[in-house]
Amino acid sequence: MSEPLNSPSHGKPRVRFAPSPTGFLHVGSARTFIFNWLYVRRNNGTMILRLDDTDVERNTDASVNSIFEGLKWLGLSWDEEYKQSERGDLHRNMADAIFQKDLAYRDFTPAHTGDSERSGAQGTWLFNPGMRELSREESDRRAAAGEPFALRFRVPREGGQVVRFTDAVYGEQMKAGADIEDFALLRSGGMPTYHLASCADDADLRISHIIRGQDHLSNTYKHVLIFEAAGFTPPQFAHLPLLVAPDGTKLSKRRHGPVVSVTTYRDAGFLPEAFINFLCLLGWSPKNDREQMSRQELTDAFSLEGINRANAVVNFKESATTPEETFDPKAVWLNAEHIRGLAIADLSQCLLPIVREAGISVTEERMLRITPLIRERIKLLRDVLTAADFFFVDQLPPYDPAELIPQKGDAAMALKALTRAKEVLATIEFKHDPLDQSLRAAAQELGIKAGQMFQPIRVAVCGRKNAPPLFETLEVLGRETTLTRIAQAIPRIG
RNA sequence: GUCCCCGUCGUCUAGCCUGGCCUAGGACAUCGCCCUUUCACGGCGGUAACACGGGUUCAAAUCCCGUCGGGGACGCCA
Repeated sequence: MSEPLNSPSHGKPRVRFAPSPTGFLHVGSARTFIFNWLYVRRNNGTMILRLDDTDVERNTDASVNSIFEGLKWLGLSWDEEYKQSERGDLHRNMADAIFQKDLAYRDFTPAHTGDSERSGAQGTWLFNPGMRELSREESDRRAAAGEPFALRFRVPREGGQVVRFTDAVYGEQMKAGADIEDFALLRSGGMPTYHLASCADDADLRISHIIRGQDHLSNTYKHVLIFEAAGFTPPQFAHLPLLVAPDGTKLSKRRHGPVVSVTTYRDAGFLPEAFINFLCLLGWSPKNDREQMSRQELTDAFSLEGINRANAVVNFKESATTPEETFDPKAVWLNAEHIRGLAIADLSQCLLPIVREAGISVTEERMLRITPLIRERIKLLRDVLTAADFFFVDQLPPYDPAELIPQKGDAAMALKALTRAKEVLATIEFKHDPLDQSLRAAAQELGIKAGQMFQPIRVAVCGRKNAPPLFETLEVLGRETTLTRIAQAIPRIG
């Protein structure tokens, strides 16, 4: 198991998404998954989901569920799945191999030495003094005596040694060993640390490309050291620019609230396709001015070369009151674009559960008729509730009767229009063309403009001025409801 | 503090590697006009950026140096 079996240049890529289940699925993590996914689907590789759950204290099942739930919503699949906590032996074996080569040493310094002591240090922070030089004999003796120790990597520092690697996004990277601390491989209880476990698994799973957030860029030197110490060729690295909040700092739930959780987008009515599209455009560009893209188009266009180096701002507003103002305007726009691109039947299917969960009973057939009237008018799926509200109620909620009065008109005109409309609509066929013709004719007879005829009717049946086109609306509403609402509106004028 | 990364319109970005086609392109947002029975969609147009300072060069957003600004990492967290 010590041959370098992961040669990036040959075969299909194997990539992994390795979240630590300590919270909900974060938009930054989702984006990382998506980039990995795109890369691997583009290159016919294997996507691996690995739960990096070595931090027993902070892991929760709820978090694991949140991750699954989020990925399921996004419709992103993976081919293999592992749990890091079940692979402890593998990790310890690697630690042992490194220790046997004397590339790691035991550190008997008690844990939690006190941060105060450490912070002001000038150079000694690199390792706990004395431990690195401990003779093997003494080290063995103390270990045999049962004294607890952590295992630390012996970072090569002599002769100005440097660690280097090539990042697919950030290019050639190098750092002096003198600037890398002797990081821990094993904790005093024998538990592997993240760095060790991660590298051991990446090697064992034959990961060819590690695509992850840029916050790991400086950790990569340590990882390269581990891979090499254990006799493996490091995989290819590609670090993604970070997603930051409008204040410029890394997105965090602590500071930025629910807008960093994927489920927030789902619940607000984002389409998975649109959300993925949005995330892809943060830190990556197809470089041809295309923006609205399907999953397939993204897959076809994706390449590591298109990834930027500068952090990208997710332009949300915490103080906003409505969902539309809360999210990045571009995300909302993209969502509206994707909604408009959906076939009526498909959009209708997306809308149905939202309407029903709101306690409204509506048939599939009726939803199918309502959908085309609101498709161009909603930006988030949940907008259906406000955009089509008047279709869903028997009794219209109260509205300002002044709305019934048309532009450049008065109460008398409104009354005239509605009264005449009631007569006309009592007999006319409820189809777009007849409706259009007869109502226009009626307006002419009354000597008013078509718009002055339509507005009172629109308000009477919709309860507000801004609504979908009138004739289509009436068609769906039907004669009975229309007449009832007009009859109710007439006495309110005045 | 140490190390690393980054810096084009308010935001996402193209252009930078392979200087001239850049009086810097697109998109969102915003403003205005048009279409129109309202809203929306759509169409047209406007405002708006190469962080700063030095070089190199006939020529720099593009190359070099410095400054400033922002971010990240420095845990027996991941």
